[in-house]
Amino acid sequence: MQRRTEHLPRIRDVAKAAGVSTATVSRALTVPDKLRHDTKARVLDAVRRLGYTPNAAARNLRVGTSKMVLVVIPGRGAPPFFSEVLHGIDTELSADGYTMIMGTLDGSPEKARRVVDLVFARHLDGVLVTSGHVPTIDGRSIADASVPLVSICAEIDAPGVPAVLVDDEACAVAQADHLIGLGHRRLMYVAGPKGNYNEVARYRGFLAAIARAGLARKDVCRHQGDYLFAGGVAAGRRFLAMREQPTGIVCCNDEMAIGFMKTVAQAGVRIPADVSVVGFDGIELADFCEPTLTTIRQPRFDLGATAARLLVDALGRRGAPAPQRIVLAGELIVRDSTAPPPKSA
Amino acid sequence: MQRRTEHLPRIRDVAKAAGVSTATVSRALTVPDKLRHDTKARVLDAVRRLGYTPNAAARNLRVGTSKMVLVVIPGRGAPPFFSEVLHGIDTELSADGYTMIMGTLDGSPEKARRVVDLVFARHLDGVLVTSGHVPTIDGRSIADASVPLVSICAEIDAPGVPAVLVDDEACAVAQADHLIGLGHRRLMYVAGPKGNYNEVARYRGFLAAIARAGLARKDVCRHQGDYLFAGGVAAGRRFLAMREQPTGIVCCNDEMAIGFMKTVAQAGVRIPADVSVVGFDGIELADFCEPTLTTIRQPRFDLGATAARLLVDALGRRGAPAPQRIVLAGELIVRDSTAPPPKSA
DNA sequence: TTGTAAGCGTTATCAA
DNA sequence: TTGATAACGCTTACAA
Repeated sequence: MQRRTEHLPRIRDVAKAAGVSTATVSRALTVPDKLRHDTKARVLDAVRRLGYTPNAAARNLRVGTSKMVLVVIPGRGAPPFFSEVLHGIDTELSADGYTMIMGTLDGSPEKARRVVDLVFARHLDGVLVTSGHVPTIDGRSIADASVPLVSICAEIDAPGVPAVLVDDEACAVAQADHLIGLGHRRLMYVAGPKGNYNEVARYRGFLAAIARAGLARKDVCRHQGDYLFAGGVAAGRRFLAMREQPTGIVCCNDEMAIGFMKTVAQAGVRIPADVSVVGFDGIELADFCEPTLTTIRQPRFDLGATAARLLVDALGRRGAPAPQRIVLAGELIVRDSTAPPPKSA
Repeated sequence: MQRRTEHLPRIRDVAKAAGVSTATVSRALTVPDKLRHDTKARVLDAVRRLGYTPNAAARNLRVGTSKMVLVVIPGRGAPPFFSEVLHGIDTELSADGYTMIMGTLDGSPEKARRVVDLVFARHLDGVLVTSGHVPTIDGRSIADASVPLVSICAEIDAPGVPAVLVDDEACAVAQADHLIGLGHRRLMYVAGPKGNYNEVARYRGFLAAIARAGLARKDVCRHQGDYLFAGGVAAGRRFLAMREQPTGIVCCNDEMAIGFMKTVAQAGVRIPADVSVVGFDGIELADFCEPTLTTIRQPRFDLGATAARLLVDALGRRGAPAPQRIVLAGELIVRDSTAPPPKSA
C-alpha cells in the first residue's frame, strides 16, 4: 500500500531491540529524566546501534511544530546586503535547534504563492520577513495564518508585527547633513524602488535635511532607482547628461552608489574632486571599491540575530512575539568618496 | 489530548462543506482528472472558500517525501562566492516546486550533527553539497541515509555521487600561465585551507604550470591561506617581509587576492607595476576593487542550477542521480591587477 | 516507572 | 466515479 523507506529503523525497531515499548523509546529521547537509569541506557544504546533518528514528518504531525523558520528574502538569490543578516539569523536559530528555510521573492506570483502555501501548510513554526511587506497572494496573507512573524529592516504592513530595524530617516538625515556640512548645495537623490519602506523613510529624511539647510527645491533632484547596480548606472548616465550637475549624490543603497561611481568615473568625472557620493547599508563592496564609499553602516548581523532571537523566544513560550519596535544604531562611515565641492561650483 | 491549530481548516472541513468524502477532496487536489467535472468544481470551490492548504507534515508522513532539498554551505552565513550559486539552485528548485533548506557548516560538531540529523529524519528529499565532503558525525555520514546527493564545485569523498564543477586544475594552470606569459619568474602561491578539494586541485595545476615553464622550485613559495580576507592580509604581510619578493601572486580565491592587494598597497607597493595578482572565482568584488582583479570566472549560477536540475530530475524519477562528472568552463578574465614584472626584477 | 492505545491529517487501497 | 478505512511513525493521556 505504501512505499517504505528501505532500511531506516523506526521507533518500533528500537523498542524491539531494547525490549521495551515504543513509548519508552520516545521518552528516552524526549524526557530522559523520567526513566530508570538502566532502561534509559538500554534504549539509548539500541538507538545508537541501529542509528535511529525519529521521522520528522511523523513527529511534526504529532506535536504540531516543525522547528523550521521561514526566512523571506526579496529577489535575486541573496543580495549582498542580506548575507550578513542571514548569518545573524542562522546563528541564533541554530543555537536553539531551529532550521532555516529560504523563501526568495522575485515579484512573481508563483514565488509568492509558494511562500504563502508553505505557511498555511503549517510547515514551519515562524517567519522572518525582510521584504518590508507581508507576502500575500489571492487575498491570502501569511499574517492570517496565525504564525508568529518578525520583520527585519522595516515596519511591516500588518498590525502587531514586531520589527527590528535602524532609524532609516535619521540615517538619511546623516547622509545629507554630511554633504551639506562639506558645503554641497546642489544634490541628487538616487531613490530605491517606488513605495519600498526603506526608500520612503530615507527620502523623508533627505527632504527634512535639505529643508532644514534651507536648500531650494530646484537645487535638488530625485532619480528613480531600483536598489540595483543597474539603477546606479542609469543615475550616472543621467548625471552626465545634465547641464548643471549636482556636486553631491545621496544614494539609497550602496549598490547604486557603486554603479553610479563606476559610470561617471569612466566618463572622466573625478570622485570626490568633482562630485561626492554617499551610500547606504555598509556592504563589503563599499570598502573595496575605488574610491572607497562613504556610507551608513547598518548592523547587519545584529539585525538578523536580534530578530531571530525575538522569534525563537516567542516560539519557546508557544506564543507570538510581543509587538515592539527595536531600533538599532546605524552609523555614518566617512571614507574617500566625499569631499567639499569643487571651487567653481 | 492534543493542541490543535486554532482555526485552519482540515481536509474533513472541506469534505463536509462540499458534501463529499475526504478521499474525494484529496483527489480533487492531487488527481483532478479522475473526478466528475461538477464534483471537482464543488470541491475546489470549498477549498477556496475555506482557504484550505493540506497539512505538510501529514502529507509528508503519508507519501514519504517532503519536496524539500537541503543545501549544505560551508561557514559564515553565505560567503560571496555562494550567493550566485544559491541563486541558481533556488531558480531550478522552485521551478519544480522544491523548497530550499539551508544547512550551514562552521566546523563545529553541533552544526554537522544538525545537518546529519535532518537527513536521517527524512525531513528532505535530496541534498546539494557545496562543502567538498559529505557531512559526517559520530561515524554517521549523510551518504548512508540513501538520500539522493549531488556535489557542487567538488568531487566528493563518497562513491557514486555526481558532481558539477569547473576544472580547477586547468584553471589554475591558466592562472599561472598568464603570469608566466607576462614574464614573471618568481611566484607566490596563496593556498586555500589544507586538504580542501579545490585547493588541492588548484595547487596541482599551479605546480604543473611552473614545472612546464621550467621554473626553479626556489623561485616559488607557497603561503598557507584560508579562503578568507584575513588569509590574504597575512600573505601580504609575509610578502612585505621578504628579502627577495616574488613579482607574481597566484591566489586560490578572490577574497584572499583582495586582502593581499589591500595590504601591500597600503605599504606603498604598486599593483601591477611592482607585483601582479591573480585571483580565482570571479566574485563581484573582483570587478570593483582597486585595481580590478584578474581572475578565473566560474559560472556560479550555472554550477548551482545544473546541480539542482540533476537532483530534481532524479527525484522526479524517484531515484538517485546517475553518477557523473559535469565539468563547466571556467574562464580567465584579464583585468588591471596583472602586467609584466618590473624591469629590475 | 512502564505499557497500551488513541490520534495527529493525509493519501491510497479496496469495494461499491 | 466515489466512499469507507487502514496506514504512515510518532507522542502522550491514561491505566497499570
